[in-house]
Amino acid sequence: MSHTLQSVRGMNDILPDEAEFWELFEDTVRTWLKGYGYRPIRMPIVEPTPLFKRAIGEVTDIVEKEMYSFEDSLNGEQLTLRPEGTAGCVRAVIQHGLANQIPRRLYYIGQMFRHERPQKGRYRQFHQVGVEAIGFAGPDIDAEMILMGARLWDDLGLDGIELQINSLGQPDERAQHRAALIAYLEHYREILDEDGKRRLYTNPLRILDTKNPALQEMCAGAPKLMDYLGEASLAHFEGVQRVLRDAGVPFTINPRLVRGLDYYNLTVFEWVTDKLGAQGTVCAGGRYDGLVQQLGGKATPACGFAMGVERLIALIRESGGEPAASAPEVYVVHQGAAASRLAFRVAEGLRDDGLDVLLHCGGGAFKSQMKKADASGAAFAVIIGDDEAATGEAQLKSLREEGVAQRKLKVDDLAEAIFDHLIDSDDEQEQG
RNA sequence: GCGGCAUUAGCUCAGUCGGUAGAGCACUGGAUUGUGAUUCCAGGUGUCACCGGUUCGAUCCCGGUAUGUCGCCCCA
Repeated sequence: MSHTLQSVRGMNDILPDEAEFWELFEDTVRTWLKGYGYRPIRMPIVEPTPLFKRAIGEVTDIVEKEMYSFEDSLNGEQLTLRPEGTAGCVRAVIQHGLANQIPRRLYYIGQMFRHERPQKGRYRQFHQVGVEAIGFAGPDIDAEMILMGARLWDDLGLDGIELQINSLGQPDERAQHRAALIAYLEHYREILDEDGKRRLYTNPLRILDTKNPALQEMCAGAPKLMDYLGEASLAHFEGVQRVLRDAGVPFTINPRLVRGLDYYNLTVFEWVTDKLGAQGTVCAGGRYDGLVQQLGGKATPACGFAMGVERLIALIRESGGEPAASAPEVYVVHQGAAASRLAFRVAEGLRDDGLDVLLHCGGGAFKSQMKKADASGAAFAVIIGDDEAATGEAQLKSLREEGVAQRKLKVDDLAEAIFDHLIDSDDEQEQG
């Protein structure tokens, strides 16, 4: 195998066995989204670089070191492969005035790009299902979005995905807390480890997440964001929790849950599993009331979340999920010039009747054609040689049933005979 | 971006204390005329990831690179 041409690091081919599994997953997801009134939207994969800088935040890891940014050599535009979907979605909503229209519950499924070091569950090209609700201010939509997650895990047959929620409050509340927290941490500057010193002014909340036992006591006494939330913020958070309790969805409040993107406020949440190693978050989101205005639209509250498709698929696999084998119903075997012409007619005719048909192409002995028919997983082989071609007939052979004799039928009678067999075997399965 | 471990056939993996390599599955052809999944026989199964160094000689030892993987950082 030549190694001069291979896929870019962290960007993977999804081969047919896997891709069929993805399609099943996407079918489930689309059905689920439709059940909540969400409508699809498809944005470009490339957006102007400033969009992401403004939406995500200049000092975030994503913008500082993970974006695939480049200059369009033809016109000098600064462009970026989207590292997440919300910014582009909000841009599209503003550009087309969707906030004033009915479809304000939107979803998309597609590739995202982040230049990180790849490992299991983290890739440079990965896929997200993004769900956005534009123009909703109350805690009801936040709660509904969380409930949606619980239902999807059920639809996918997953369990053990735990819900964590938190409230970031409003930007001014968060800023006050941040200032108090930094002031508090500065008193302990000497005992901070290297990580802590580095994060003191970039991401002080993360310091409280440290696994260093020497810092635990200091962390316990740090100012808590919840104490800085105003009445309205607390009421919003309580509103979300009330719906969750009414619906019987268990959750834990994680005061250290912060999102990596600057645009979040109030409710944030994550669905987490311990079965995927270091990449345990399969779904995360929150409220972003300021983003629409920040990107040039009129002030519009909004809320959304994204799921990592690779991670969820891995989790389904971990739970024993296997794709259903994809097989045609009929494989058409033929040999000889006249038989080949009839075979095309037969195959197209059976497809007219709604059957999935694999027509053998490429010639070869009957024997090898039969091997391929078997390997295809087809329930029936239709066999056409010169004898059959001469009389407008074909042999119908069951490949999956024992003791069923091969029959010679007029080609026009094939479909009916096949359907009879398929119905019979369905009945047997139901009775069994 | 940092550290640990790994890379042998299309796939899953053996192996050589340094003397240019194996198994199973899959694949191809054959076992009297035109019939699969069971059997039998024959056969590609490969720069032993790539580049360089040590050596008479490297798939094996050493260095670098690439890719994967685990953890850190961060995130879906």
